[in-house]
Amino acid sequence: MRIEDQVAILMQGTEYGDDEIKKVMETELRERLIMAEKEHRPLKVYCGYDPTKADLHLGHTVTMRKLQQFQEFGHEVTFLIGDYTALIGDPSDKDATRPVLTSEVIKANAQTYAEQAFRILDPKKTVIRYNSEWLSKLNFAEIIRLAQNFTVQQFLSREKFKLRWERGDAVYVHETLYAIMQGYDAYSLKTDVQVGGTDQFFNIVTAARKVMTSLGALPNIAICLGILPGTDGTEKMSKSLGNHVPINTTPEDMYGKLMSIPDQTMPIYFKLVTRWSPEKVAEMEKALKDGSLHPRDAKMQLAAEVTSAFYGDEKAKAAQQDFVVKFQQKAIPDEMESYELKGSLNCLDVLVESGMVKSRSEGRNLIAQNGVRLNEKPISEWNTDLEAGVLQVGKRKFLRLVKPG
RNA sequence: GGGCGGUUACCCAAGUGGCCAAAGGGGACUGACUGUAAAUCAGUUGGCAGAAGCCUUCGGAGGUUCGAAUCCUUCACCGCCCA
Repeated sequence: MRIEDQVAILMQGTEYGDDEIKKVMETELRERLIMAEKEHRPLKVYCGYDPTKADLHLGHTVTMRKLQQFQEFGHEVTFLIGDYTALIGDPSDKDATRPVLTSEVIKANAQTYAEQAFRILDPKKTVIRYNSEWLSKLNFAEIIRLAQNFTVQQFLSREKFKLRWERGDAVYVHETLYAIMQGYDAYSLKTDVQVGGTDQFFNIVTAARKVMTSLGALPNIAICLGILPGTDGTEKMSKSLGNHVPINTTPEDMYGKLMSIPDQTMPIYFKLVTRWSPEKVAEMEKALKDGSLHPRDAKMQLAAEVTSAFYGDEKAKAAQQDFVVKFQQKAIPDEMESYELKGSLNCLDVLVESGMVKSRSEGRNLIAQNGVRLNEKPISEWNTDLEAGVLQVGKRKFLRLVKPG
């Protein structure tokens, strides 16, 4: 592929908070690609991952998608597991000090992390490294020499540290070492390009480039990707906020969760989590803007694309079909839990017994609000006797009622 | 070590002796509308009963009082200020 086209694809979804820096990075990337081509070598690209969690969600895959693009262009990708840095915890995205993990937990997490990553990355083309390989070998004098490249002010001007400083919260000395360690990673891997989120800007640009230059290496180029918002469209995707799209789930669930993102959030998803080309993305955005494409249909394309990327076309199609039937045609799903009608339990009893509601009061409220239906007909009295059929509670809870047999 | 302030339901937050199961906001849930989007409107959001009523809850324990989220004692945790 032509270098110019590669640049366009590789820069897609990047954010530097400043157009000037973006231009500089783009230029450097172009030059580095040209240089590599002349030298008949691939670019060395890496992204580091903190093995502090085991369950990945879509947000984690943004950088992997980018690495995969590099792989496609024949570059050499290293999936770096920050087992040594996890001893510190990256302070970048936190305004509080992180807990330190035990090495057993880190190892276990690293394992599942890599497994999930290979749904996107080509395992044959991916090198997995652990940064304890080189970081554990540094001696104190070497660390001091690395630290000499930085001033305390540089760290204090970082927003997260600054905030904590101003509030009088603790900023530990070891936390400043995180960026230096990451810089040493880049140096050790002889990296051409480092991929990360915008929250990694300081670590990649300020720290890594400085460390590399000071050690006589060519500084790496930063590919800083935008942060993926969660299904609420505003907050950064995270499990604790409950706005995440997990990777380990069903195609139907993934498709459905993607359909629930706000319209305005679609463009950033186009750029960060699809395999679409910059042209395709531009086309979609334009069509949405001039109204020639219904937002719902755009979202269906998006959901199908992302689901397909993880589960393949066939399962994505099935998930879409399922979605259309269940939600657009409001049909009753095929599969649901069964509940055996026994004795003289009335509607409210069944709701509570089956666990469809947490308390009798909640059940009463739902019934009063027409939120409980038997075979699509709302039940108006809590003491109604139920017959066999499908009981629907609210929008998406179903229970198949069967006669005792 | 000293002084002051705080701890209320999922979250934020009002309430400073009875009218408090506890304002308001957010979130969540239900219904209408719809594209499982947004916006909007209406309702629900401790439990039991559903008419009234009863029970449990306002950091923990104890006390004062006919009556406490509210007053007192004590313990725990958090914050601010002075050493």
